[in-house]
Amino acid sequence: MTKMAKSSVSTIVDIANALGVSPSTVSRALKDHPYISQATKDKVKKTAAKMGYRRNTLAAGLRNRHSNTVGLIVPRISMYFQSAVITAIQNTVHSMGFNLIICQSNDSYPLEVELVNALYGSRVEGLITSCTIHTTDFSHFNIFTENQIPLVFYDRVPRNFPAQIVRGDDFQGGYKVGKYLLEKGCRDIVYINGLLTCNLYQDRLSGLKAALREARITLKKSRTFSHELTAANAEKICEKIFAKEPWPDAIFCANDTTAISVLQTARSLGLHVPRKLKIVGYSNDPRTQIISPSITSVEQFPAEVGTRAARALIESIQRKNAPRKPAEITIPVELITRESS
Amino acid sequence: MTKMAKSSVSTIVDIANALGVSPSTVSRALKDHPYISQATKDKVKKTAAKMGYRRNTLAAGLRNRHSNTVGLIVPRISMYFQSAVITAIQNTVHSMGFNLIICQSNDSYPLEVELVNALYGSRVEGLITSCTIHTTDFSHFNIFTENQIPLVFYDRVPRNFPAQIVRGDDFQGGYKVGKYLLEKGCRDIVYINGLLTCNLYQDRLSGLKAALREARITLKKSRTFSHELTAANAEKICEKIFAKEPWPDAIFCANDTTAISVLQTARSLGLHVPRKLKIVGYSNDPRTQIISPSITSVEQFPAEVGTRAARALIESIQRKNAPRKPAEITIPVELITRESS
DNA sequence: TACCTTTATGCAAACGTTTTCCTATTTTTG
DNA sequence: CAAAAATAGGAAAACGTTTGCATAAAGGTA
Repeated sequence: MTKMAKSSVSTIVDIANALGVSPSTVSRALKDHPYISQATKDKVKKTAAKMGYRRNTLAAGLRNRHSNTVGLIVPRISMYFQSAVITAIQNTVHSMGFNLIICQSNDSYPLEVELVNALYGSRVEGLITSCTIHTTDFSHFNIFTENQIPLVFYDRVPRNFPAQIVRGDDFQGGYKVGKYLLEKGCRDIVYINGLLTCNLYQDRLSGLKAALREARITLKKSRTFSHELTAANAEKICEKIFAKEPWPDAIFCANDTTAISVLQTARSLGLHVPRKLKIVGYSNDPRTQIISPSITSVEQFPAEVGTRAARALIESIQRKNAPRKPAEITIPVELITRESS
Repeated sequence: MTKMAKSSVSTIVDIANALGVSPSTVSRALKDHPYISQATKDKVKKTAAKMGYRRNTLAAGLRNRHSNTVGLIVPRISMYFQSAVITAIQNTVHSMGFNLIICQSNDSYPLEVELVNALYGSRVEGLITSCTIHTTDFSHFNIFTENQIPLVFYDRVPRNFPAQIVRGDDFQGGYKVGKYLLEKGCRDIVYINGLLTCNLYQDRLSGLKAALREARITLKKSRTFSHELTAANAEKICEKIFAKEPWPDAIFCANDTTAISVLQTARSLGLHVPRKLKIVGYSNDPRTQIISPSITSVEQFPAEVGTRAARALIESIQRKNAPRKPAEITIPVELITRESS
C-alpha cells in the first residue's frame, strides 16, 4: 500500500519517489533538459500526467527569483478606453510568454498603493499602470524603480518619474478640437475638463488654449470647469452654464460620458445640436456613435496604446542589463467628426 | 563597511542580521506576535521600514501553502455585464481580505484552459469563472475540485459540475420578455439567440417558448437564430429576416449589442420602432438607454451577481472543512421597458 | 589498457518565510 | 525561598523547485 500524500497535490518529489529517480532528474526531464535521456523524459512525463502534477509556480518563482508574471493596475475596468487597452495588453503580454495579473484601483489612491505593494510582494517582473485621478504622489512606485523592475505608465501618467510612458497626444487632441470648432465658426466655447491633478487634462487644456490663441481668442475662466468627469457632475455644470445667457455655441468635454450627458441636457432644453450648440467628446466611446445625434470625439487608439505599453515593458524586462532610457511614447490622436458638430 | 546585498531587496534575514536577532523574531515581530516585546517590535518595524523591506509573498505562500489570493477568469472584460460583475467581485473579495487576479480568456477555449492551469500553479485559494462560449468540456477545472479548492461559476456556467453556481434567472428572463411581447399584441416574434453551447441561452429560449406556449403560439424554427452575438452577425440575420415578407412584429435579442444592431437596421429600412417592430435586448447595457428609441432590456443585476459569487467563494474558502454543498444561487431578473416596445 | 570525453543522473544547497519545538530569563505564588 | 508560570527569543526544519557540482557508466582514442 502506497503511502497516502497529505493532500492529493503531487510534487516533483512524489514523482521522483514513484519512479525511483531523483527530484533533479524529474525537474530536468519536465523541461526537456538536453542531458536527460529520451526514455527517462517519456517516463517522467507520463507519470507526471498520471499523477496530475502541476508545477508550483510559487516555489519555482522563489527559487528562480522571477515569476514570469507582470502586473497591471487600472483605475476602472469598465471604462471603454481602459478595457480596450487592457485587452491589447493582455494579448501582447501573453504572446510574449508572460502572465498578466490585472488589478483595479477603483480610482482610490490608498487602494492603488496597496495594489502596488501587493504586486511587488508577489514579485511581478514588471508593472503597467494607469493611475488614479487622485495620484499626485508617486512614491509608492519607488520600490519598483529602486529594484530596477521595469515600470510603464500609460494614459494617466506622472511627470518627471523615471519610468517609461505611453500616452495619447493630449495636447494635440485639445488643439485639434479647438481648431475644428473655430473652423466651424464657434467663438464662445466651454471646456468641461477633468481634474487637473491628472496632467493629461492639463495638456488637453493647453492644446485647446493654443488653438484659440492662434485665433486671438482667450478661454475665460468662467468657461472652463474642472471636476471628476461623471454624468452627475456634467448635469450640474450644465445647469450653471444655461442659468444665464449668453449661451455658449460649443461645449468640449474631456470625456464621452460627460459629452453624452451634455447632449441629453441640451435636448431637454430644446436646444438643437449641432445648430445651436456643438458638442465634442473625447475617447471615441462606442456610445458616441449610437446616440443621436452622434457625437464628435477624439480617437485615442487604445489598442495601439496597450500594445506599445506591453511591448515596452516586456522588452525592458528581457534586456534587463541595457541602459535604462525611460522613453516617452506618444500616440497621435484623431478627431472623428460626427453629427454633433 | 557593511556588506552589500546582491540586490537591494532586503529580506527578513537581512533585518535579523542588522539587528542581531533571529529571523524568527523578525517574522513574529512584523506580524505582532504576542510573545515579542513591544520594544523589539518597534525596533524591527523601524529598521524594516528603513531597509525598504517587503514581504515576499511567494515565499510566504510556499511556506503557508496558501496565497491569500483568488483568481477570476472572464471571457471579455469589455462587455458591460462582465465589467460590472468584475467590479463587484473585486470590491467584495478585497473587503474580505483577499487579493484578486483577473484574467481574460478572450472567449478562447485553449486560453481558458491555460489560465486555469496558470492560476492553479500560482496556488490561488479559489477561482471564479465565467466560461467561454465554446466551453462544453469542463474537465480542466477538475484540478480544482480534486484538490478541494473552492470554485464558483457565474453567468456562463456548466451543468452538472460539482461547483457553486451564481446566475441570473435566464428562464425567467426569456419568459418575462415573451409574456410582455404577447401582451403588447405581438404574434410573430423572432428570437436571435446566442450559441446553444452556452446553457444560459438554452434557458432563455425555454423561457420564451414557455410564455408563447401559454398563448398557444409556437416559435417556429425559421424564427429563431443561434449565433455568436456580434453586431456583424445581427446584420446578416436581419438581411435574412427582411428578405421576404411577412416581417415579424417583434425581435427579441439575447444581448444588447445585437438589439442595437437590429434597431439600426430597422431604422435604415424605414421601419418604425416600436410601431411596426418591437425590439427587446438583454443585459440592460447603458447603451440601451442612450440610443433612441431607447431599448427595452432585461436587467441582470451584475453587482448582485458579483457580490454573491465572491461571497460564496470566500466563505467556502474560510470554512474549508464544512460539507461541500455546491449550491446554485439564482438572481431574479427584471424587465426594463423602454421606447423600443 | 589507461586516459579522455560524452552522456545521464544524483546530491545538496538555495530561494525567503513561517512555525514547532526549545531554552533562558523574569515574575508570580504558596 | 523554591517551584510554577509567564514572557521573550532562538534553532532548525519545512514548503517545492532549480541548479552547480560531483559522479558514474559508456564509448572513443592512443
